[in-house]
Formats: sequence, C-alpha cells, structure tokens
Amino acid sequence: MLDDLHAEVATRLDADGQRYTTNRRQIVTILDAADRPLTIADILDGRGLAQSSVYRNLAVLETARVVHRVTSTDGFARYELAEDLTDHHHHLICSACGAVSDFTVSPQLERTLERAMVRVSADTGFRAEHHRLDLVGRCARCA
Amino acid sequence: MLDDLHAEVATRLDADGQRYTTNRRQIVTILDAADRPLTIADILDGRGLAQSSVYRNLAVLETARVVHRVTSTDGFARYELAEDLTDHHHHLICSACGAVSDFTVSPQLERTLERAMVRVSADTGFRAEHHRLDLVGRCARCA
DNA sequence: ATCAGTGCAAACTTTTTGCACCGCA
DNA sequence: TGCGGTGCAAAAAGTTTGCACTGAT
Repeated sequence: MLDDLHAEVATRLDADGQRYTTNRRQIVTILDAADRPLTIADILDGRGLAQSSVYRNLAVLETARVVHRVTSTDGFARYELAEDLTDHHHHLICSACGAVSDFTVSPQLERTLERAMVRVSADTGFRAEHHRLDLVGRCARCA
Repeated sequence: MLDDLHAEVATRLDADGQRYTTNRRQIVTILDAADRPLTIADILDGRGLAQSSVYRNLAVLETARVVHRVTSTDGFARYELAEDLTDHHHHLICSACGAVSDFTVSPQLERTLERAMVRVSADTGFRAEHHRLDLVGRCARCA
C-alpha cells in the first residue's frame, strides 16, 4: 500500500519536526518504485527537481530514518527506502561499473546471520544496528 | 612473514608490468601493519609521501589485486591488503563517524555464506567474486 | 639514456552551502 | 504573515590529471 507508506513517512518526519512536502513525497514515491538503490542522477532524471533540494531532502529523510544511503565502488551515493519500510534484502554490486541490484536469501540464513551478529557485538563492544551482506562481482552487462 | 608478503606483491606487480618501488613498498608495509582499512590521510600521516603518488600507487596496487578499496559512510575511500594476502575478515562500520575496524566469524558461518553465494549466483546470472558481510552500528567511541 | 615514478599545482566531479524568492501552515 | 522549503549559483571536499623533474635500470 502506497498510502500506508506515505502515512508512515509522514509520522517519522513529524517526529523529527519536519514537513512532508511535495518534493519529499515525490522522492519517496520514486524510491519505492525502484528495485534497486538510486543515484542522485536517477532521481533527478528529467523530473525538474533541483539537485540541491534532492540532496537536502535525502539528508532530512535519512535523519528521519526514512531512507538509507548505500555506497558502491563508483563515486556515486545511492539511496533506498529504509529496510523496515520495505523488506530486508541484500545487494549485488558490480565491481566493474558500480551498478547495484537487490536480492534476498533464505530466512534460515538470515537467522544465522542475526545470531552471529549478536555474538560479535558481545565480543567487541560494538553496538551493531544491522548487518549488510553484499555480493561483489560482475553484473550481467559487465561479465 | 613480511618478506613473503613483499615477494608476493612483487610477483603480482611484475605480472602487471609494474615495478615495486620504494613508495609502493612503504604503502604495503603500512597497510600490513594496520588492523583496519586506512584512509589516504592515514597513509599520508606525516610520512612525507605526496598525496597524488599515494592515489596513483593505490590505483596500481588495486589493479594488480594487491590492495582493495573499501567504502564507508563518510566521504573517504579506505584501503586494505587484498584478502588472499592476509585473512578473510569482515568490517564493523560506525554509522556515526564512519570508522571501520575488522572482525572475523566462524569458519562454519563462512561456509554457509559461501554456499548461499553460489546459489544466488546461479539464480541471478550475477557472477559473484566474493561476499562482504559488514556490521553497521555504533563504535565504542560513538555509542 | 630512457622511461616509469614522483611531487607540485591545477582541474575535475560530487556534494554542500549561501542567499533571495516562494508557498504552505 | 512567518518560517521552512526551493532553486540557482558559488564554494567545498575528495580525487584525478598535466607537467616538469628525478631516479632506477
């Protein structure tokens, strides 16, 4: 439900004392429709948004835990909706061109990872918030 | 053995038609001594190396598969020795300050991850070269 | 002597910021 | 009507490149 998504985003922004403006709604809608994290250029792409507004709004949305920044091998930041607004997933990262796409693994493996994460946190004093499992290799186009 | 490391690095550079110069050797030695991926600033740190030489040498070393570039949340690239020159390990990434440190998991979990990786590659057509399991959270200083 | 490597400084790319204007509460 | 949001342009930050000099083979 897109309405549910927007309602939840509005709640999170409100909790941060931020408004849910037209531009911000548009960015959230664009990210929700994508099946991969998007670069700034992807988000701008002929939609007439100002670059600076996109950067600023993504920063606001990130602080409100609505979006999440992903880094790849090229110099471009990428953004996706926070995992608790979509589903937990992982990334295939192309080591040649930096393209990023999504994939999932079995719930069983996820549970194993969760347990490992808890153990490492206990061992190191690092307070883990979430894990990140990526596969790095060649995408179909670069293989 | 540091000598073994340098011998292997020399071999890899030679295979790429590159020399193992004093600066390159120094960079490898610095990376080998660190227990975490280092930023350019870390590598420069009062050692009198020229910034551009460090960038250029890291690019050469990366092409020769001697070093590996790691990305974090801050804007700084980080470098570490390639995993087959050290040990396979993972990263704790601080979501507040971008600091990166190393950790390892059980061989058992590694095997499970390897198997999952092969399965995903088969399913998606993505040619996975290696996996990356990071824990994102707060480091001891930022917690 | 040659040619890759080096260091300085300038250029480039992505991201951030200043400032005046606009628009919703 | 006030204050946050917007867009343009300028600035900042990290990285890359041009060029003349150095040094190893």
